[in-house]
Amino acid sequence: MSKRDIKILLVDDEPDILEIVGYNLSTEGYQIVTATNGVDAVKKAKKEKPQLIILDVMMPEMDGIEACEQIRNIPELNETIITFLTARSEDYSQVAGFDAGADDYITKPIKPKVLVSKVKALLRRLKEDEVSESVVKIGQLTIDHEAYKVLLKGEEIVLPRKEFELLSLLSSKPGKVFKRDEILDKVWGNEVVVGGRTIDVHIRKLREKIGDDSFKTVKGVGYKFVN
Amino acid sequence: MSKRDIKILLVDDEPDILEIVGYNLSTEGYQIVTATNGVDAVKKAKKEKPQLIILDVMMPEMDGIEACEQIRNIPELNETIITFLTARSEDYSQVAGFDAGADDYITKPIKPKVLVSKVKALLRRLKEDEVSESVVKIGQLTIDHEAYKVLLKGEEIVLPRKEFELLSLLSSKPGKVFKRDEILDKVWGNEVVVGGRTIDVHIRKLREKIGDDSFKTVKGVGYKFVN
DNA sequence: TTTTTATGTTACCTAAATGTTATATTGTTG
DNA sequence: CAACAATATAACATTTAGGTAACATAAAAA
Repeated sequence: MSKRDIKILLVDDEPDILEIVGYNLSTEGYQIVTATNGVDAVKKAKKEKPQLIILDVMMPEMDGIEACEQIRNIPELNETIITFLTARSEDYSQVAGFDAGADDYITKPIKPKVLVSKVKALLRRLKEDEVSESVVKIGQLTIDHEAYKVLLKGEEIVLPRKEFELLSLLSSKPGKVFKRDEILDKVWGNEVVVGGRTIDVHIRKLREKIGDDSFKTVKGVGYKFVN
Repeated sequence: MSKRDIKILLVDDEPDILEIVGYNLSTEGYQIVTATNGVDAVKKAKKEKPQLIILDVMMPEMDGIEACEQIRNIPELNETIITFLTARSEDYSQVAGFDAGADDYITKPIKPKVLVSKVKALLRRLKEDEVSESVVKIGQLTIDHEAYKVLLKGEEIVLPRKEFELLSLLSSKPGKVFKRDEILDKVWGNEVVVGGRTIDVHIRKLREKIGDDSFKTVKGVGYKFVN
């Protein structure tokens, strides 16, 4: 899962906070959804299914704690990480927060850099659960996602990042044809616009290193990895 | 060890519980074995050698506590994690349970999300034990994570704290690429914000002292410790 | 077949990532 | 509170991944 597939729900009654936090996180490439009160938060959480919810404790309508409890009772959201926003003084809320099912808390005043790195750390946890299988073998190829390393017939091949990611994508479903759009989306990301020959060039490099026959072109569609 | 290789023995006399818990854990990718009483539990534990046993306290034939004690007396199973299932009221069983050799307990009513994350946490502990030898030898290097000491070709090298921690982190999983974010998080802590060249400088110092080839840069990703 | 379109190939350029050194800042210890 | 070590930063150098242009070729359509 890439950053741009990650949705973060931001809940605070102060528009300023929403703005500044939202801005910082969206420049990092995350999708941001906002809500200004607990009721709205629960509704948006249900609808948007964010991977992470940043929840202010003090809010009108329904406070963060209660919102958290309600969200925790939505089965589809049991993978969602919830973190509280709390003024440093009101530390009781930390305790209450954890009871309500929160995973972490962030204290105000918010320092953008701290916030961003905390968010990254939390989401990394999510990712680690996901990628349980880090070494994949396909025929004579061994792809070690943890070591960013590829073995071909036992010999190590070093691949630059994009090449590795491309190989990783294609080999994740051997035989499946990945459309050019799909490749661009998953390897380069939606926001990035690259020229029309970029994929080809990378495919070529992989063919050079791994072998021509492993990568099949499906004209008008895309590429597939074959065994 | 991948999730699929992990076997969990589920023991409860109520089929409903077995069903719901079993379902939730098997969708997570674990192998599930069940038993409906203590006698059967001990038998199955011996045969299947599960990594984790979830054991109801109240059961016919032989209660959970006794089953736990018997299982704890099986030498091959001393690595096995045992956790109790207990109604919130009967908290005496927690104490008795720990006496009997349990590692944790889960209270009824069971919330699938809580259960799953608890199970993950318990198994993570197992995994960490697997990896975290406190003295790691890699080639001519010996790193004693507990004594804070490094030997290179038998000679002791003194490393300042950050350098040691960085080395310690990288060498905890030789071959694994640690992302810059991850390094910052684990060595500096995600509250601290340091400049963009800090990691590099520390890596450089380690390279000076330990040898260039031990630390490999994976551009765009991070660093790894290799042999 | 001719034409069109998609892909292959090569060499080259540049921005981003990392390396390096010197210097500033912080912390510790006697 | 010196004096020293540890750590961070700043400024500059170096490297290389990765993108692009320009042209070649092959497959599909007409």
